[in-house]
Amino acid sequence: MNTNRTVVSRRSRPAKEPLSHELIVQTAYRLLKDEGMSGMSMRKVAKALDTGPSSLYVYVKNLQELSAFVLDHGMGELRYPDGAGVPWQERLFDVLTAYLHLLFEHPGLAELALTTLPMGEHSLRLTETILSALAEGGIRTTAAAWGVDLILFYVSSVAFEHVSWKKQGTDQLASIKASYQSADPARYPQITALGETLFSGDTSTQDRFRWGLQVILQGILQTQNEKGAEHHERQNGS
Amino acid sequence: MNTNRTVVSRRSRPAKEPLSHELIVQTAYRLLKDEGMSGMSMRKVAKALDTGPSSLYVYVKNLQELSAFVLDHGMGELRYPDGAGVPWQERLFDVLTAYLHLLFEHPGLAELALTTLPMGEHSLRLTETILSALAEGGIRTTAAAWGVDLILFYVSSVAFEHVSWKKQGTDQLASIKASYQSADPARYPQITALGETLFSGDTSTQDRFRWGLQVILQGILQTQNEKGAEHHERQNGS
DNA sequence: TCACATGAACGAACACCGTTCGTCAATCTG
DNA sequence: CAGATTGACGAACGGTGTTCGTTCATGTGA
Repeated sequence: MNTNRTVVSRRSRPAKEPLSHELIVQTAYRLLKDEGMSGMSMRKVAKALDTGPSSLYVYVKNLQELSAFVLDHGMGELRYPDGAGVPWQERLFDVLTAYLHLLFEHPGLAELALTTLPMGEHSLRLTETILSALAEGGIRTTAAAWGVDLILFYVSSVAFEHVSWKKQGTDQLASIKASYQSADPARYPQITALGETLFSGDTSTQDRFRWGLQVILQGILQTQNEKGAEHHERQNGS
Repeated sequence: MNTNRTVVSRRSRPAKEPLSHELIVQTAYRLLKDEGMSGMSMRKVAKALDTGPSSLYVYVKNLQELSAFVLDHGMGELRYPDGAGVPWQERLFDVLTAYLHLLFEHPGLAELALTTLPMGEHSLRLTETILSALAEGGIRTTAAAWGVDLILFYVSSVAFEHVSWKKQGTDQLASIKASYQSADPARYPQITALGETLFSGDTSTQDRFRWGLQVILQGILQTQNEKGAEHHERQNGS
């Protein structure tokens, strides 16, 4: 029963597709969506493809690289809003909101986005879209390059914080909250004064996201102008 | 040889301190510093303390909680610059630069900072320091609460990106670079136009860090004023 | 003084993980 | 038709976090 084991296996699953880069990435993405980040292990992907883990290493260098491809694959699900006739800031906000929602829908993707730089054309498209909006706003060269990085990191971090709070669900979070709220008012007056406000992030995610984006965009515009005027950025009082 | 095993063990290591929360955190932090994030596993910490992994669970709920304590412990090494007579923006920049350098020195800490919210008094102190600088700049309430979050996340992300690029050293990075630089100019004109500029982050870390901070601060000030105007309650003392 | 209760310490095990190695079999090449 | 190539894969290595049941030293009450 061992000599023709492979043949039997093939016979029992004749429709089994041959392994490929695409198939592996798709399967990994499905697992990531269904079971979160811990569902996307080499072994589980292999099992889902009815093979052993070592088979994957022909098409993918390691887990990190697979993650990069999966992240990009996920970005392929992003539906770009119609930006015709929309001012650049609004357009940027719309596409980033769509991206944020995508990360919200698939928490595993949010975790990935924070620690992995995607590999593939879909991430290129998102970058290009952001850059072109920035360019329309007069933001170019270094400011644009650093800006797109800052913006993408911002979206990822908001998404990650969101799903992270959901996941460890009032577990760790409660004790951290407690330690902030029972802080010695003498030593930590500012923290004490803020009180609940420090944790208002989860309740008003929408407002907060918009605020952060506004901050970054306004900041880039402002800082860019300063740089154009003079090179030393330290501003003395008078 | 089994009946008095413990006694013998105690005799051979008479100076062995009893386990405690503090001792565990200190040991974990030392391992994190010496061997990076993968050096701080429950098993390795236990081995360093000459015990088994299960012993740690008396003082620490799980690895995530230990990480939160270790991160805070590391923040205790932050040396706060003397801020007397220094304008608030400069003061903020100085303390955040010190924090960034701390994260640079201990790459494991940077990895932790991105995915873990610290538990302990040292993180309280840093938050308080930032909040008080912001307050001096007229940034309060919601803007301050969201701002401190944004700022800390920014520092962590810069540090993480820095150590992350160092670690996977031109491995994945090279192919990502290549895919950006060989992007179809017709479809991705902005990316093509930027060229090398997109990857200028690692060479000019200092400038970039300062730029990002400037962006965030200017952005908060600007955005706050807008909101203040809407709500008819301007309170900036200019 | 002595029995008991408490809880820290711990060994072993469970169910995983990423990755490597050697081998088999099918396909393509000459 | 022989040989080289290469996808596929089983097995194993050396880890991982966490749980469970037990031992044993210590402090407490009788």
